[in-house]
Amino acid sequence: MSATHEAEAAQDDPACTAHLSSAACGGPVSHAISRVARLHRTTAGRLLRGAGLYPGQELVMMFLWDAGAVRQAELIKAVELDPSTVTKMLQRLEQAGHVRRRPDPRDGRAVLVEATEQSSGLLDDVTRTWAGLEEHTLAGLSPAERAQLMHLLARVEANLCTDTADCPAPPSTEPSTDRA
Amino acid sequence: MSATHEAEAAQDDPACTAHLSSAACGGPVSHAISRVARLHRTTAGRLLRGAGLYPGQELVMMFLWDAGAVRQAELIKAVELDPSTVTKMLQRLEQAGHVRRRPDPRDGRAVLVEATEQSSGLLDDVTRTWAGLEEHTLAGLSPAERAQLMHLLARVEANLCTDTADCPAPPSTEPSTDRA
DNA sequence: TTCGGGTAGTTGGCCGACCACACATACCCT
DNA sequence: AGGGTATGTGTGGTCGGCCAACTACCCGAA
Repeated sequence: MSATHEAEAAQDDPACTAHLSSAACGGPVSHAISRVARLHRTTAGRLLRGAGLYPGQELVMMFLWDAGAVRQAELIKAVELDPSTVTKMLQRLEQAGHVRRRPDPRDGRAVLVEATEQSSGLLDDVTRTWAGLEEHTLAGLSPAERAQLMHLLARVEANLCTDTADCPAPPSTEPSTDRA
Repeated sequence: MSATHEAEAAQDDPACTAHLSSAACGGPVSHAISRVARLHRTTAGRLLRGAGLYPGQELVMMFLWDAGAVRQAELIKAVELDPSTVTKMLQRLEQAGHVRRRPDPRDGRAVLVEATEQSSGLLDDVTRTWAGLEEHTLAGLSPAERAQLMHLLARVEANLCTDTADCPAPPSTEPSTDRA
């Protein structure tokens, strides 16, 4: 890393001039993460919309294209989503004809899921879209910077996976009747 | 291209090691971004829940605490959200007593929004929670690494703000576009 | 064999977020 | 004035995502 920290907080903001004043002062990285995440997701959604997919569904489809017929539990573990989220997403994907579901003959509880042949037509679109999204996201970054970003994100992810026991969780010292 | 299953070690998952097989190969940073974002948001939500706020609302409240009474349009521009999103969020925040709304006397269309006095009790909680979240997110990162991450995120954000005209948007040459 | 605990999925409810659309008001120009 | 455009908000609908609670099923021990 040649560029030493210039200690220049995100103030220039060329395109998206947003400065949440002093609010952003506490937790600038958290702010940046949420903003980048939203931009990234909406961008992906806009690109994927031409293919008939909603943001989030592409991850499921990618896994299914790659893994073939799998139990829903396996898919859930792979995408790390709530079971109910996956259930509803699969219901919509099934109705759209992108996915097929059938009971597992060897386990009365389980459900086997697989991508339909029709859906394989989307594989190319989705793959290209994701490649383009990745490139658009990382435009202007050198390979070293990309690796750096990847590495830092991995560390942050590891951090967020650990329990937040050490975090200051306000135990709602306010007994007043304020429920959202 | 069936499941190669070269590494079946997906059982342990010490921290968060999720590997979406070859699907993640195209766009590893995009994957990391979405995963980090989801983890970050759910963590924030869990921490904020004790304060009676849902994830996303804290940004609105922070801006209002800092800016006082503002027009809704100004708030919308600050948080960079869809107007309808802000409208509904404010309706819920108002019903929860965290926010007050009244028509702008100088503009029949506009609405002035401000945080209630009651809500100022949350200010400390939210501030501390965000500080803790930031620290938990960046735990183990040196100041230089934090600055690096901040800088890279800013560049990515700038990239995502530019139009995606140069992105391969599949115009769905397939007429089988059945929307879900 | 029975019974309890763990696993697999589903449903309902809620919220954030988007889009498309409709509505009211302000503004500007002829 | 009058009409067209721009702006500021609200509605309805759809999705992803979570939590809480529930059902159905498998399995291992008493």
